[in-house]
Order: sequence, then C-alpha cells, then structure tokens
Amino acid sequence: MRNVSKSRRHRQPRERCRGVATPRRLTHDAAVFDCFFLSWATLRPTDRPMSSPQKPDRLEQARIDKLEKIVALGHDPYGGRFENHASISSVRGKCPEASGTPGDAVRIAGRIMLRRKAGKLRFFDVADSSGSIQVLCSRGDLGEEQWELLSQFDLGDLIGVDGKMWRTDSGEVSIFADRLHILSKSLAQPPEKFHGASDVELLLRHRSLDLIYTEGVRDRMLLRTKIIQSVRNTLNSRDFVEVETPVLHAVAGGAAARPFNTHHNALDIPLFLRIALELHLKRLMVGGIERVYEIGRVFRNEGIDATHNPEFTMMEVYQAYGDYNAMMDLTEAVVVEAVKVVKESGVRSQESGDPSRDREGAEAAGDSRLSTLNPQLTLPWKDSTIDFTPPWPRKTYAELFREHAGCEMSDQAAVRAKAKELAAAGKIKHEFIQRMETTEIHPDVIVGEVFEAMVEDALIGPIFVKDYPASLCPLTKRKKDDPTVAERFELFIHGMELANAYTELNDPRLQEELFRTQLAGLAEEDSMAKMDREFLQALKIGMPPAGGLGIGIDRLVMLLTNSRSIRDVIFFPLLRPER
RNA sequence: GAAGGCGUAGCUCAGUCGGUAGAGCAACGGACUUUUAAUCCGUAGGUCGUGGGUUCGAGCCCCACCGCCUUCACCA
Repeated sequence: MRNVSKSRRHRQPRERCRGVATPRRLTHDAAVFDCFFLSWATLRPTDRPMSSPQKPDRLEQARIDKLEKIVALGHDPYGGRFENHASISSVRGKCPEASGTPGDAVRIAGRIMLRRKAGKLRFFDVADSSGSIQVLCSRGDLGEEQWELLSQFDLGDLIGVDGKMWRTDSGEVSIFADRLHILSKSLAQPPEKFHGASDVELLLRHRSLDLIYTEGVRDRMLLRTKIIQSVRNTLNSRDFVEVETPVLHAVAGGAAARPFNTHHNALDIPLFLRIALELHLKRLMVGGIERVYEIGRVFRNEGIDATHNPEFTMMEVYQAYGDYNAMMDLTEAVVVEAVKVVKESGVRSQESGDPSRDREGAEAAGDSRLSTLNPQLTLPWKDSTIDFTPPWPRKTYAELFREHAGCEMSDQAAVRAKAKELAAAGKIKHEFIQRMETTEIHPDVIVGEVFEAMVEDALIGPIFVKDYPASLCPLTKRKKDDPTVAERFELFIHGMELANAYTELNDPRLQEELFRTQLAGLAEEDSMAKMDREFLQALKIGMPPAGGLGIGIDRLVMLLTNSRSIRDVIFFPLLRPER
C-alpha cells in the first residue's frame, strides 16, 4: 500500500503540469521543463523513482535541440489533430506504374523508420499500423522552410505527409512530399536499424520499442486479440452470456493456488485477488443465467517461468443441464474456430517463416496420417505441427495410466513401486517418496504423482484425458456407477494442459463435506477445499446440473502462435522492478 | 528456492596471457537529386551492472549484491 501512495505522489504534480503546458508555440517546451524541474525539485532524493527521466544524455540533447528549432520554425513539435489521412497500405495501391509521373494526392501519418540521403534528396521510410512506404523529399521542390523542418526529423519521429504518389527510377512505391508535418518529436534513440534490439530484458521492460522495432511482435499480439474475439464469437453464437464477476475475493476459492493478499482500508478487511472465476459464475447459474462465461484475469502468487505469469487470462464457461461431455464438444468448437482465425490471418508464426510450411513438412515426411489430415487445421509447433482436426481422442485416466505406467492404478503396491522407480530416475522428488513412506498419503495422490511424471509429457494430442480419481476433484460430480471416479477432463496438447472441465457438483451437502474433509497428504494451500459459505448457500438454493470448462487463454494463444514463452503473448509480463 | 550462463558507447557486438577501451549502426560536421541496412570523408561519444578485495597495474582474477536468460524445483 505504501508503494502505491508513494508513486501517486510522484505522478500527481507531473500530470498537473502536463495540463498547464498546453502547446503554445515557442513557450511550449520551456513550460514543460519548468514544470518538470519544479516537481522534481520538490521530491526528496530518496523518493525519486529510478525509471524516471534523468538529465538528458547527449543523444537526447541533440533531439531536444532539434525540437527547439522546430518550435522556432513555428511548429508544435507534438502536433495535434491530423485529419483525412489514409492508411499507408491503402495508398500504396494508388501508385502509378510508370516512374516519374505524378499520381493521386495523398496524406499519410506514421513513424520514421529509416532515413537515407542522396545529394539534395531525402528518403524516409514511414510506417503506420497498416504498413510502410517511402517518402521522397526533394530540395528543389520544397521551400526553404519545409527543408529546414525536415532537416530536424529523426528516426522515430511521428510525421504527417501531404504529397502525390510517385514511382522512383528504381521502381519503389513512394510519396513525393509536398508538405511535411511534425506530429510528435521522439526524444529517444531507436535501436540499431538492422539488428534491432535483441536484449530480452530491454524489450520486456520497454515493450513499446519491442512492438515498433521487432518484426512480428505486434502481429502476434494482435492475433491474440483475434483469438480471444473468436472465443467470444463461438460462445456467443451458442447463446452463452458474457459477464464480469469480482476480482477482489474474501475467500480465494475455485482452484488450488496461493492468492495475492490485499486489504480494504475503509472496511479494514483482508481481501484476496481471485485465483479462479468458478464460484461466482456458478452462483450466476443458480440465479438463472443458464449459459454463462467470463474471460478475465486471475492471479496466482507462485513461481514465474516460460508458462507461468502471476496474472493470466482465464476463460471459464458453464452450461446448465450439460455435463463434461458437452464441454468436450464445446472445447473442440472453441479451439477449432480459433485455429481457423489464425490460419485466415496469415500471420506468420514465430519460427516458421512460411505459413504453409506445416503442410509441406507433413507431406515431405511421408507420414500417412499427416498427409491425409485437413491442412486447414494444422499449425506449426516447434519442430513439428499440431493437427487440430476433430474429433480428438477421449481416453480415460485409468486407460492412459495402464498404457504408460504399465500397471493398474488400483494396484496400490505396484503404484508405490512405480513411484519409487520414478524417484530413482529423478522424475519424482525424493521428498515425496519420504512423505509417502512415513506419513499417510491418499493413494490417489500417489497415482496423480505417477501420472504427471509418466503420462502428461507423453501426450502429444490434442487428447482429452477424462475420468479423474475423485479425491483430487472436490468440485466435481462423481460417476453414477463409480463414486471413486470424477467426471472431469483435461485437454492436453504437446504436454501442455490447455483446458480443464467438470460435470459440476451441485449437491450442497456433499460439497460442504468435501470442503470440510481435508485430503490426507495435501497442505491446505495445495487444496481447493476452501470453505466458501456464500457459494454453499447458492448451492442450497439449487444449481442446475451443469458442465463447466476452463481454458487458459495465454496458453491457447501460445499454442496457436507457436510461442514458447508466455511472455511472448502477454504485453506486459511481470518483471522485478529495476533498482 | 538451486545450478549454470550473461551484463562493455543510445543499439548490435569484439576485447588475446592482467598492461593506454574497440568496431558497425545511430549522433554531429561535410560531399552527393532516385536511394533501398545508400555510399564516401571527418568529429565526438565509456561509472566496462553495483560495491568490496587481490595486484605496481583489473573489462579480464576473487568475494558479495542487483537484474535478465536457460534448466530444475514449485505450479489446476
């Protein structure tokens, strides 16, 4: 809390300044800097955030000098409304075929990406969100004032251009500039023009730079948006209703994870950031919203690595009067529709330069299964491909356990022996074996450990793993003919767990009992059995039998964009603050 | 949390055995009216992540710390 109020103290005076310093030619930059230094000086030295601008370095100073020249020429270096400009991709098509003849008059706006000189000619490559184009400026055709203005342009500046479409002698599509406008003076030196920036930390801390200068980053992030849009479309077209439920929870339930702690001052109560969407959505189902979903951020206070960010995006959907079989069908639909969107986008995935590579690769490999698959539904993944063509296999947990572990999961002695074997091979922690030998651990927990070590990585998929040991699933309905088995499935693709679904438990008394009984061998924080009275009360009112499904959106985007790190699909992943 | 790797100019990177800190791009000045990472000539630019230590002398060796990456651990 202290940190928050501290940073607000920094921010307020500066934001106020920004309001005062409305662009007034000539005095504009002076006003900014007066204000800036004023607020700066009022801060005690220890309050100064390290990330805030320090005194300008030599490169920044060179740009400030140019900014001042721009002001002296009577231009606002930070521009203003710039109307009726066209997208760069749209004007490219208007270029005359023959070089040296003027085409249509156009107006564009964008960022200077490259600059070249040839005598009294200046070439700028200007890019907007649709593409880039060359702007040609001729000393002989522009007035003194315009030439003076463009001489103050640097890489990274945002400019507007009025001109006519023009093809150069070498055939390059260009705009022959008639009039130039400065729209925003960049004070920061861009990365090296050929190699770009490659330091991962630099790119993550300055994602804006990454988006501008690293090939493919913006396309991939925008593809994320399209994928999420597709998920919404799929659900909406099936009459599911999107809602928003609280992020601040008094009890962080619905999943087994450690929450972030926070505090409400006026109420003076502890609160938690949600770790799942589940319980509120079920309460809405009780309230009569029979098909309901939410796509939202959840927070888990755990480790950070290539597949885990402390905050991530989860989609949870509930369908009254359905069950987990209905959820398997829905999962296939949601993912397949998203795959189609990715295929249609034509955005190149991270490591295959050519979007059609997966098909050619499959044929070249001569794999009969791959060559007969629907090429529309394959996407590249690392060195291979993922075939999303439905229907995906649906195998039971017990079946897969038998297949990969070589023994029945009901054979406790054999399972224990297997666990020890895996520990010797370094695939299961020795501590777990010690606990297994010395304390009483539920047999299903041991089975779960062996399953994770032997089966999960081997699941190429997409494959639905269904019918989990019931004791691992306190929010799930048991099978009618076998109460030791829960109607739950997980979707695995290349060892990654993408979806998790249940036939939801709607018996309030059984639910309360499951919350109450702590599973032997599990710490409380590792269990989902957190008593939530509001939720139990809702179940007493009566929740329809239902199917429920959760999909990790970030992981879905990773799989569909061939991204190995979750940081490649989140704009601002959490980093330790710089000191 | 553990092990390994990395941190040098705004950016991308060299830096030999411990002996004056290097290049390309970018910047600045100049030449060039059809360039495509333009080219050519010149100038300037460094708290070698931070702090200690060893040494006549440390970017380099040692210790601690900070950050990032990889693998592992944790992780519905």
